[in-house]
Amino acid sequence: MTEEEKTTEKTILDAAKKVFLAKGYDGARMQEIADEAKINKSLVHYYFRSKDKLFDAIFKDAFSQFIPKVAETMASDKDIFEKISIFIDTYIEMFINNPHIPTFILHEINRNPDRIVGLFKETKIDPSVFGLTVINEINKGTIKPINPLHLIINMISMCVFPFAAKPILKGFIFQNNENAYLQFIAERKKEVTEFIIRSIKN
Amino acid sequence: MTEEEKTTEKTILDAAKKVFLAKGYDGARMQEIADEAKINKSLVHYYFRSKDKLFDAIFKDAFSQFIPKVAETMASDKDIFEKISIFIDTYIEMFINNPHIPTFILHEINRNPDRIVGLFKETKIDPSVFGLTVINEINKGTIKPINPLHLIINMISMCVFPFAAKPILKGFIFQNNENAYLQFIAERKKEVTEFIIRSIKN
DNA sequence: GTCTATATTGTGATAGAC
DNA sequence: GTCTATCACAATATAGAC
Repeated sequence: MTEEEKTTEKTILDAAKKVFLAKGYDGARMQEIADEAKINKSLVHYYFRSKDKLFDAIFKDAFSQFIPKVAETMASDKDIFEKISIFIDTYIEMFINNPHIPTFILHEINRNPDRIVGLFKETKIDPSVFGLTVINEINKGTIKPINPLHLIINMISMCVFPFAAKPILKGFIFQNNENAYLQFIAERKKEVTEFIIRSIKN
Repeated sequence: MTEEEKTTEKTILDAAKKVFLAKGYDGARMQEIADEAKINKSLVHYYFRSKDKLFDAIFKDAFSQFIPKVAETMASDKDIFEKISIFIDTYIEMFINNPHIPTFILHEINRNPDRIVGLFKETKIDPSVFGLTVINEINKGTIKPINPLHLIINMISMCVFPFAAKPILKGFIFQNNENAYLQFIAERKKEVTEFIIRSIKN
């Protein structure tokens, strides 16, 4: 596959990603995906058989991005505060580049919670890695005693929510000024990191 | 209207709320709402004309709950830390009783961001109330300097996210144990409040 | 592989009897 | 106000020519 010529399959996947992430499964239309890919609607079925199968491909890809890969960061020899800073930065930066992922995943995972079971096996995430690192730091006395699960959920919450609630922030607070909203998001890398570290540092 | 006999209109509204909040506008079916209300499908149209109008009624009601009423709490003569504690408690408690509101609002507001404009006038929320209270406390020296907007977004993030991400938490972390999840949520009232206060207290 | 035409079913909405 | 029957159209999916 040359760089200049995308395969039809990839063209469809890109179009489907755009439509599904913006509208969700129920709101997406096969016709709109075909239009977006500038191909015939039948071709979408030819390549993926059904809306369900096409959606599955998109969902799995998006979900893997939503669940943060803490393992690599946590395994490094940097100190805990730098690890947290890197985690927040990379997570927020990823959402800046994929702003629809939060709402998409949160909605679809609620629409069909059973899907989670199947994703267990595929995502090679070990939830205990972060917890053990935190407990280790507590024992060393670098950070205050805290439940690691609440800590990681706090971190993810503060990264994800401003993207999921973008229309409210942009409309209510920033009078529909996109740049003001983006500025606010950019600030959060530093703000959230400092907010967390102030809370846990000994 | 007696207590024992709900009007048909209210019966429909209750059924519509249940279905819309669980499935969203695109996923909801007029037939399912009628079934849920145990009435004929035509009656739903008779009372509300269209799916859109029925949805609007449900959405406005849910949205007003999602936007926290900070004004009353902030205007009281309690100290800032108690105000924050009350805010977190009431917000989380409200979501315990209405667990579908976060995903519902976040999804629908992204599906149709223009709606926000119309809601501006109806919600009598003054975003500056909280900000002024925070700045006042900073000047008094009770809390550290912090951007009030980032602070309130942090607070709301940590309240909302665990509900929006319930299937992930329940499935990934708590092996589908509903009680373990609810226990975790209950803990958060205290955990989140302490997490915030540790970060800002002087 | 790609197109046109069409089958099939689902869904919001209305007409009209009672 | 409440029901049955039905319309009109939208949407997924497939058949079959090229």
